Amino acid sequence: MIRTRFAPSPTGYLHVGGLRTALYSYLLAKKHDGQFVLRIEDTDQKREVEGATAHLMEMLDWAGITPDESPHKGGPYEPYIQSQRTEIYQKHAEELLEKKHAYRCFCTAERLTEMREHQEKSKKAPMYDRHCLYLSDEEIQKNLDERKSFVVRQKIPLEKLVKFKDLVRGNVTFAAKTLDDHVLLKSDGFPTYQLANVIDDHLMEITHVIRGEEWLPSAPKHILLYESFEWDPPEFAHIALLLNKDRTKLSKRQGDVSVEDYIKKGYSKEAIINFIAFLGWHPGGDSEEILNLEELVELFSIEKVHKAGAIFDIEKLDWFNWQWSRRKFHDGLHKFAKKLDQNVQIESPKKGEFKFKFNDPENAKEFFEHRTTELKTMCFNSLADAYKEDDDFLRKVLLTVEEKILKDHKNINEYVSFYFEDKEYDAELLTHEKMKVDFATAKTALEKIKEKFNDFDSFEDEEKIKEILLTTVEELGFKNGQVFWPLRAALTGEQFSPGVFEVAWVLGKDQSLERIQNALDKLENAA
RNA sequence: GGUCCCAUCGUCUAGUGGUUAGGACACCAGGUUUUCAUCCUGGAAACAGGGGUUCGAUUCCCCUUGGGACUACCA
Repeated sequence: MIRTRFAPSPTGYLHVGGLRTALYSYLLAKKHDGQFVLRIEDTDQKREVEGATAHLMEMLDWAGITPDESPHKGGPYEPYIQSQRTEIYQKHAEELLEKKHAYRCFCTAERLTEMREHQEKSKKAPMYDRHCLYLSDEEIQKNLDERKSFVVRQKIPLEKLVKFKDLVRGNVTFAAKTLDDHVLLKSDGFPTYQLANVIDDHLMEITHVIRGEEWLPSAPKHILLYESFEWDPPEFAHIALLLNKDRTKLSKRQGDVSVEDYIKKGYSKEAIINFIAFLGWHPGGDSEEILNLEELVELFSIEKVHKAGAIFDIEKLDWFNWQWSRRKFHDGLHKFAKKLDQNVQIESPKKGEFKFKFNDPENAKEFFEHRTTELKTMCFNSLADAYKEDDDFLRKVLLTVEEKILKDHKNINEYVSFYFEDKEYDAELLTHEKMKVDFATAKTALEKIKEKFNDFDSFEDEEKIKEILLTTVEELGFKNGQVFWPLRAALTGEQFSPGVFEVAWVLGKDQSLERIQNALDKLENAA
């Protein structure tokens, strides 16, 4: 049975690198029908942030990697919060003391810093000089009687060579003599990570420890501790760090690092999980790259995790996000359409574009409502208040910018504003050199369209609008662009916009004619 | 400084003792679409360097270089 754990300290936010570590741990456990445990490492009371633990669990829930055992949920190895386990650590520290694998150190902070400065000056590795290891029993007792504060330090067996096999790094060897006699139990009675993590992983029967590479240098100390307790160590997998663009450890200074930041920016959990999973892992071969959590569980293997660190490239995240938003939206539409009508016709003229054709106009109407409601909820927060009013009009508007909403709803306002206000523009906009539209052709085309539109009453049917405009092209003997360009420009007043037919469909007869007239006036003045 | 880890296009990566070193993102060009976007097609772009081992190394070994992490009574 595989048991993995995620053991963050409650610093107030969940780092994306932490989420990745949690994800890999979750994936490994679930791949083998094992358990994934959340344990809170809050042994440093100075760094404790209120509400952080709840936030951590909320984030994991959000991502869908819910632990099987946690402070919130409980479990057979309670408690899952280290600050509530202090007696356990103290008891074990006592055991280490008895077995002479650890010793009390009464050194003051001043002596320690002085020692370190001295070592650094003489270019030696800063390490504890074992001053207190050589204290006699009498001296120790005297210090104890005087109630001098002390810490418990690990006594490293200097002569040893610590070897272990890391699941992603292979064989790793450390000479014990390069290891510091690290503090195990602090003078406030709390354990350090070094002690607590070993005891808890053993007691909680964790089989696989997946953690960041930053722990690799202290891994041999942990191995030694397992030996001191005469416990079997778990399997270790030290995964590479997530990096900034400059290849340093992903940090706050160079962008957002907390999962919450990305949620706020509108990234979906599917996108984040998908993106993060592929940062330092790949199923191999020509695998599909858009994968959901279940598929990741299926494909995951710890051996395929990379040794090298990966840069957290936001542009790729954007791409994953857009792929997922499109996929989720279309999946939803398909389901809804099928529910309305088993025999709905679905056309996909090109990748990522779908037309749903219903026999019953009532169904079509309901589908339109549904589709636009989805779009509305997606971009409603980015939409300026002034644009939210007219409901049916708004729905049509949103439908014409569906792709934009799926891809980047943040900037939807600038793309949609022309529907709600008459844009200021120069007459030149109505012309187009490449399409051979000059003032004269623009004028001819617009006048003809105006004439046609005056007698045209099927603005609710986009197809009919297209028809009538194509006829116009034909009658004029123009090229498509010579009619469509000036019309589009006249209707939108913008360089870039949705297509003419849909814009005319949204604007309707009166608005369209008004804007065409406007354009004609502009041409008059320009001439 | 010491210890340890790492090294394929700009980025994420596939891959093998013999390959035209593959894909994706980004980029560029062409095409479709009335415009932008989308979409389609194409392009540029990598095995850090030097030694070995070998008939043959991007692949295995060593060194160099470069990068990173750790070096607290933080985790």
